[in-house]
Amino acid sequence: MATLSDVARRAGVSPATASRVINGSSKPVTDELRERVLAAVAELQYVPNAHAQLLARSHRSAVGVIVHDVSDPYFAEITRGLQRVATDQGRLLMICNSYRDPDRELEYVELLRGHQVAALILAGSGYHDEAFTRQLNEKLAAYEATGGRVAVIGRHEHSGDAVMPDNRTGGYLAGRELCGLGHRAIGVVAGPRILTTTTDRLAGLRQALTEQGRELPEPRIRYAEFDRDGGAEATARLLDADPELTAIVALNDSMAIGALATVRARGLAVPQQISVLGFDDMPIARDVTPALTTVRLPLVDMGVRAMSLVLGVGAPTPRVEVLPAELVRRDTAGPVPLSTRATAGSAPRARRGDTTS
Amino acid sequence: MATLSDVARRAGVSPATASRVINGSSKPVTDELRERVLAAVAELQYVPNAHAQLLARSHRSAVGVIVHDVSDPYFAEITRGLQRVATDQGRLLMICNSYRDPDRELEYVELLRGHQVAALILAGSGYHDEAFTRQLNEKLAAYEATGGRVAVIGRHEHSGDAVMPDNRTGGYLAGRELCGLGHRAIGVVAGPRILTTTTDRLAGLRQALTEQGRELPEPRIRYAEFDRDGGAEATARLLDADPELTAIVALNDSMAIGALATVRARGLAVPQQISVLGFDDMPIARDVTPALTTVRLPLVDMGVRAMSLVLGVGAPTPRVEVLPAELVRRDTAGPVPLSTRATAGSAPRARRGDTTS
DNA sequence: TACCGCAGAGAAAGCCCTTTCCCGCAGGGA
DNA sequence: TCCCTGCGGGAAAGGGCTTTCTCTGCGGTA
Repeated sequence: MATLSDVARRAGVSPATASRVINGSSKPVTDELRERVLAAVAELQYVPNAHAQLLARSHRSAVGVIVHDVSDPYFAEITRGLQRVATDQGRLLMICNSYRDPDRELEYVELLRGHQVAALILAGSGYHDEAFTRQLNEKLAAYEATGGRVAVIGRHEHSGDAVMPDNRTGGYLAGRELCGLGHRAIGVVAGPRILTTTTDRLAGLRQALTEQGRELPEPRIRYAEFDRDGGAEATARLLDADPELTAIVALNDSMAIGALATVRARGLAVPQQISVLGFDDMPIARDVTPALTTVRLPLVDMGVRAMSLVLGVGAPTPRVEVLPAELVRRDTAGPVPLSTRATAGSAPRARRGDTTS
Repeated sequence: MATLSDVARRAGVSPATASRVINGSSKPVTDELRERVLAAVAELQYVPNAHAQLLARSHRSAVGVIVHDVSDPYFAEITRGLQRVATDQGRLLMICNSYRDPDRELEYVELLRGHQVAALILAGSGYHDEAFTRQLNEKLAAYEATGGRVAVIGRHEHSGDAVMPDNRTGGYLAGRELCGLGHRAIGVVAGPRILTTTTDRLAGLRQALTEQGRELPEPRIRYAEFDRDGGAEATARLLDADPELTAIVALNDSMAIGALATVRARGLAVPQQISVLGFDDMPIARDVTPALTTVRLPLVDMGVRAMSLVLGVGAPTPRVEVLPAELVRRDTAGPVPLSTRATAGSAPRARRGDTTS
């Protein structure tokens, strides 16, 4: 691997001059030397050693991002927003997947700190786990003490800058919609209960039902992985226990898609026999059939805000931006089936086939 | 930011000893000093400067990956495979999105080289662009000359290690399937024509049709972006020009989903009035309604192979592994509608509504 | 008792850059 | 003619770490 001094030697100049030419330093260099250096660079296929550069100019520029999984559309959208701002500012992003493993999350904070990132963004749900939360906060505080900036997306545990999707209101909107359509027997396909995202959304949902004099008993909530297969499986358990369910709320769209698959596999018509609601409004939501009724979160915007927060000048006080959730009515939520409206909670099997497509 | 010498000073030892303790060097250190160093590390919240470390031990370990877009399911799957092997081997991955921009691709090769990666993996389609291909090959060759390993996934341009999905056969399988179902008026929703993936798949498709005495005239191929919206738009153009089409082959699943959306928007029943085929078999393919008939590529496996190739010991000769494509029959491809079977190519509007759902 | 060997610790030489500081030289003003 | 200024270039000092080499002091053997 060619080094800067190789280039300098070949060009017959000092490493200092070579460096100046290569980095377009403000210090003037005569055209002749410049040419010679450039020629040497080309001949040797010289590429500066990034680590040496980063070490020499102790000038933090990259931004670290920790998400659960970039290939999950939820995070893909957020990341798109992050990228947009970062690219505008000429910042490099280092993106790490924690795969919802708290330990890995902690490790990545260290790793990114070690890589001298200028800022750190943690996106994704927080955990109901005191010990972990404390540890994370310590690490984050240590990082901030050295001048690093931190922002979180959708997590309560950090006391500094944050952008928070309004999960609770989102859950509330879903609940109110379903109540408005007359549903009483509502099942919930939930993500892991250790995630604050799950409990926040659930809380909003429960509030809406309670206000309408409905209940949400614990057996009507099934917890599973926050993905398609988790949704499919939880829905199956729900339906096995409670065949008279007229609506299912999935706590994210991936789970909703799994729910749809299970429901379809059991020959239930959506929304005629059973309604399904999603959450997040991922791009695919409009493309499934029937198109998914869901609660939209401004994912890209969340990314944009978080990155702006973290790169923003000034802003001495920690800021928390709450971004609103919004109900998107499409085709998977309909009025409660007539046959069950009067007798909700009884007549378990009577419904099947009542309405034909 | 605390440094190693801060730690050493605090522990009352030399930096050398501190380093040895922190990195678990093989050189023995007495327990007492070890404890003191560890305590100092904890108190100072010390994290080694990764750049300094990487610079000091000139020991390349990370692997660079260049894909079009990790959040595209195609690459997400491949990346999953890459990750699996990398994690097993304790390697860090640096993943870069080129967004199908050749210049950006070139830049990333340099960037990753500068970051001293031990190997480089390029995944995604190649380009029909002589100048670019030559430049890329030069850069890759220069990198390999310094001991770097390179593997490509699905690209022809590199002469070394490669894993190639059998795009051509995949296209062939799609064509044969459609011919078997009696289709003659077949439209193609293709990705950018500059991509070799597009042309390979197209070539296989064309071969199948030719063998069956069918034709694939150029106007029946519409090129667009390789994503959902590109597919929707190309399908619209196709249908506008050729309302009598009985089948559409989309050259990837994202486009197929867009095609499905357009077809549905025009009130055509799938597969009764029109068949739609996808390509890749992304996870979502089974969840759309009707479930997508498509050509499966072993995406995760492609990633696993490529990473193994590049990290593999020995293997002096460049190896090319071709991974087979496979037709997955689901619900979007059916026999050609009766009304058109005899009159294919004429009676433009007659078909609509022939079969009712 | 003298010497050898070795364990455990530190000194110092890099790793490859950037950047400050300094130097020589040429040109312009007094 | 002399001095000052300013420009273009190089020397050298880091930046934070790893690792080799060196040194000290101890135990064991002859």
